[in-house]
Amino acid sequence: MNTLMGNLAQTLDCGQCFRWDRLQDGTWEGVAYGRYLHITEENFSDVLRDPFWADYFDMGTDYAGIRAGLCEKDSTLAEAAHYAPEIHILRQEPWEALCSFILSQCNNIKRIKGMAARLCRAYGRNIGNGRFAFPEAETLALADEGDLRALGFGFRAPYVISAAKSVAQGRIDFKALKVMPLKEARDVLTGLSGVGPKVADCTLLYGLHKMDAFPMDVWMKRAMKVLFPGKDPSWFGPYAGVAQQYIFHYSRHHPELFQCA
DNA sequence: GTCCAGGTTTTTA
DNA sequence: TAAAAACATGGA
Repeated sequence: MNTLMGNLAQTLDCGQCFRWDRLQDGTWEGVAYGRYLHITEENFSDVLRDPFWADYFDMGTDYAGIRAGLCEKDSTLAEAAHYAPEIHILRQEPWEALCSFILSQCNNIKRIKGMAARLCRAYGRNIGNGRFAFPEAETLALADEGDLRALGFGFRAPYVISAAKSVAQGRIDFKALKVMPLKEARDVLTGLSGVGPKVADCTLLYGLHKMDAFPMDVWMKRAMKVLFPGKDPSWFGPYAGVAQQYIFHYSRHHPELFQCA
């Protein structure tokens, strides 16, 4: 489907975000930075003329160039990139990315989206028409663990509150993390309870747009073993994060590749 | 009922 | 150090 909406779907449906939904008519709606957006084939080009959304959808980055560079490295990587070539890495809110991926552990994407929706409804600012912003860290720092467990968060509840407190109190400073080298920033984030290397790398890639971050979840571990034996994330270079997203999306849609893994 | 889901922490050997 | 087990919940 080589349409604007088809291209957009690759970005919104590749597992990097949890606050966007495809409606029955194929249009998309979601909330970011407290702004609601409904995207249709008709309004899409206008949306991208809005500097705010153009930045959110990362329209200023040369993905064609990045993709070409990655495709030259390896034919398997080229095949993965070809499966969803129009994927962009969204510029999500750092706290939303950190919090969402804390929720993602030992969980599936559908349920993560439901949990994020309940969190926003319970603690986020009402932006009208039954829609809610992602809650501020300052708000969740004051939340009750039992209340979060009542939302179905399970063992993740204390992790969310603990991380929220660290952000609210400035012990985690996203502006500082943004300009740190990857490894250093990862070490800071993994100091949080409930944040290991995978959640840290998701935060760095999706929330702080560090393109060299390479989140290693179960799918990526399988993919590395089967599709890229002997290689490690640094082999993919400064845009490893984009490669990761191609491979993750491709792998999830080709589970038969890993039946013997 | 059993298994698994974009992990991490705690316990055990 | 490294491998299990525990951590909660809901859907298949």
